[in-house]
Amino acid sequence: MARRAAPLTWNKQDAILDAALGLFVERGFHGTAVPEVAESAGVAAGTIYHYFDSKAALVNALYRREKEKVTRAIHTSFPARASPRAQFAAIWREMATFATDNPQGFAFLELHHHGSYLDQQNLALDQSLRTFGAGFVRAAQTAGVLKAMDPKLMMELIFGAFIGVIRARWEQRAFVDDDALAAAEAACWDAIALHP
Amino acid sequence: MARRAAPLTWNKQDAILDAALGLFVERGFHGTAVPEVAESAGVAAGTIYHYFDSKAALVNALYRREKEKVTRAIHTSFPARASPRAQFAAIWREMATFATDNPQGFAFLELHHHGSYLDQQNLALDQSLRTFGAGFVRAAQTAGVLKAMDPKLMMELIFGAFIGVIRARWEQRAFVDDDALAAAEAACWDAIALHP
Amino acid sequence: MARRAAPLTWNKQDAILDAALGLFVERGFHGTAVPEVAESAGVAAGTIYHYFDSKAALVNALYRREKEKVTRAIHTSFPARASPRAQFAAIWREMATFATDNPQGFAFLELHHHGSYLDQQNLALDQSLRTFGAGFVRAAQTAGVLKAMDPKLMMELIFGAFIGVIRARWEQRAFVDDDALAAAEAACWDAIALHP
Amino acid sequence: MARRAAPLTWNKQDAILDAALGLFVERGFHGTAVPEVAESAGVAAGTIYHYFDSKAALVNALYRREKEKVTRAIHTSFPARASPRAQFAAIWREMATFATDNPQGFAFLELHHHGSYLDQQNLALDQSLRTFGAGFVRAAQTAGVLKAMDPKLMMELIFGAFIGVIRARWEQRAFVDDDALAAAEAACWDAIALHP
DNA sequence: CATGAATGAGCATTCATTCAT
DNA sequence: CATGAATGAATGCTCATTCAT
Repeated sequence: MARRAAPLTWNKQDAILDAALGLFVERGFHGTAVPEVAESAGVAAGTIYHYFDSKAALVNALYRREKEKVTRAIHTSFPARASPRAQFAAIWREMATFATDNPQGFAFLELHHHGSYLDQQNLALDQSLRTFGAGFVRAAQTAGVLKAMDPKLMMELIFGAFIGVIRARWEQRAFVDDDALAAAEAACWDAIALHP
Repeated sequence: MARRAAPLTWNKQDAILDAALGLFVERGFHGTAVPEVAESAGVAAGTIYHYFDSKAALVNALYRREKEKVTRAIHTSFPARASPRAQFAAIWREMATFATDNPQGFAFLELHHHGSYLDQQNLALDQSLRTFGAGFVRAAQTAGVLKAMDPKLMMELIFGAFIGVIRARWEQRAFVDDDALAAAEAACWDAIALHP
Repeated sequence: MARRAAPLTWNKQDAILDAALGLFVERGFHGTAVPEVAESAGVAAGTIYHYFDSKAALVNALYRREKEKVTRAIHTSFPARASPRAQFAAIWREMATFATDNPQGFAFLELHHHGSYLDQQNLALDQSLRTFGAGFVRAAQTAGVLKAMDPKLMMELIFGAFIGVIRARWEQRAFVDDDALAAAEAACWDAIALHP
Repeated sequence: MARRAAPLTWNKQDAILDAALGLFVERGFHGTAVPEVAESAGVAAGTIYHYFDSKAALVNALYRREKEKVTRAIHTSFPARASPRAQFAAIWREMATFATDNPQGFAFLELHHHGSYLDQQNLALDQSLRTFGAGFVRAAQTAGVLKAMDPKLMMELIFGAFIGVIRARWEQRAFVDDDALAAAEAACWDAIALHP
């Protein structure tokens, strides 16, 4: 009759992913041993292999989980009919919220090189977000509010600037509060906006 | 009796560093085995330990060598008496030259996370370049040509944008020639300049 | 309320043994994982441990089941009052029938080394069949129809020859039909018979 | 000037192969752990991987070494111009010598199933010896001294009988001295010879 | 009875490092 | 200086077995 209370809301798969997130951010994929992940997650080493086929499958599942969070946030809140300026602000805001609420997730996604072990699905996921960003740029250029520049490159430039800001905060090289983020956002808009 | 002619200008230490650079960029520090570096450098595994105390010492020596190249280039060519705009252009130009002439060096320095194994000297080296960048910003702000913003943050934002551009080129997500780099530079200036 | 009809004549224990037989023959005892047996038998891994105390107990139960089949067949059909030649033919026929009708069982019993994990009961079972064979040889020698030779050795020689023939068929190195088996039987009789 | 004495005649690769032979015979391939081989050989576990790419490569090297010993002995001493009877005796004698001088090698080669991990070269090696045996049978049949029977099958029958005899000795189920071996040889010849 | 998630010791293999030559 | 065989701790992963349901 009595059910165990603990596992009700607690999920072993998520516990493993959470533990992996912390360790991968701190030491990198190759620098983290599977038994370390297990210990940090409070499960046995073998248990990890009930949920993930391999260490590579684990890192891919983690990447997918985190990338989908940002992707969903950005797509969900994107104001399709608003002005480019407002759209830009919305994208920035969602990314900033993600990076603030989930600093480890952001660090994992953007501060590490995953080149060699990401699977096709994740590469496509990553690509789709970049395509979305470039699409926004292209539309805004067509609307005449952004400079002429390869949309992909413009997107990478702005995204790089955003990462730089968040990284400075993450590595405590700068104090970055909401005002600072707002100032950075304004600066980035100035970088790409057509000035009258 | 006859001495070998080859090692005249050729240096085993550099051969090891060059080999390590290629492998670390491709697979990361933890993903690269010392014997792999040895084989790629054309020396025996034990030889690496004549030149470097450990794998960590090797990666630090490499980081130092590459970071000093950029640092020296920027400091050497910095026009102390020119206008902030010209100084900005000079910094950008030196970084772009480095990234173009030595793409692996740039990728190694900026596209990887070295957090856990860099020594104090390298952390200081990294810091000094950032301090220089922030110093430029502060001076330019004092001169009234840049927006008000935490100089460190402004520097990180611009440097992040630069990395984003170079990374897009490195990962072949955008075609980035000299014109594109110039456009990116102009955009970055617009990001930080005070608009009248 | 309603009971399941399926298990009527179908027995989970036998399903496990059948699955184990196929896998042990194919990959050997140590090369086969218990969960593989479970999956192949269509039961859960834990279920195997309701029927068998351990993997070793499983392989012993299987060995016993198969060995008892041959033993029973040979004993049952042995014509105690017939001539040695007829008795020899009967033994050969029963073994051939077993090997033909149950090739996996024969391969399991005779083509694999079970040295390290067979229990006393199975060792005794194995021994008793050899003793029976040696007994037949001894009686036939007493009757003056077989050569003088250590009965145990003569039995092993003939049994080895039989295994060689069956193995050649199993591993498809020779085409062995009923005629070939009959020729082999005749040759084996010639090997041991006293020639006038 | 002074050389080390130990390694002069002592070879680590052979020490590993010798240790592996003993363990594989006793426990089988899958039942033997690589660290066990290392300990038995008196080397570190990693050392095994300097000499062999994998456990499978080790067992294949061992199989090759042992199989080549028998093959060479049989081919070398085969009296091409002698009578079939003398040739048969020669083959039997070489196999018996091998099995007596190197009982573990024989047990390894013939008493275990190597099906799943032998490489092409070893399969070919095995095949070539069987082909040689079948060739002898065919020639002797042509000479009119052997019964009509599929040569391959006849060879397998005799080889099986030989294995049975040696196995009985190995597992101490019979006392097999030179006289017993000679009697077994005679019996086997009777099995296949055409009786006038 | 039956399940299958969970365990953790054990396995094959790798790799940073040493050292006799 | 340079070598590369040798080491053995550590890694990613497997698997016999248990146990709560």
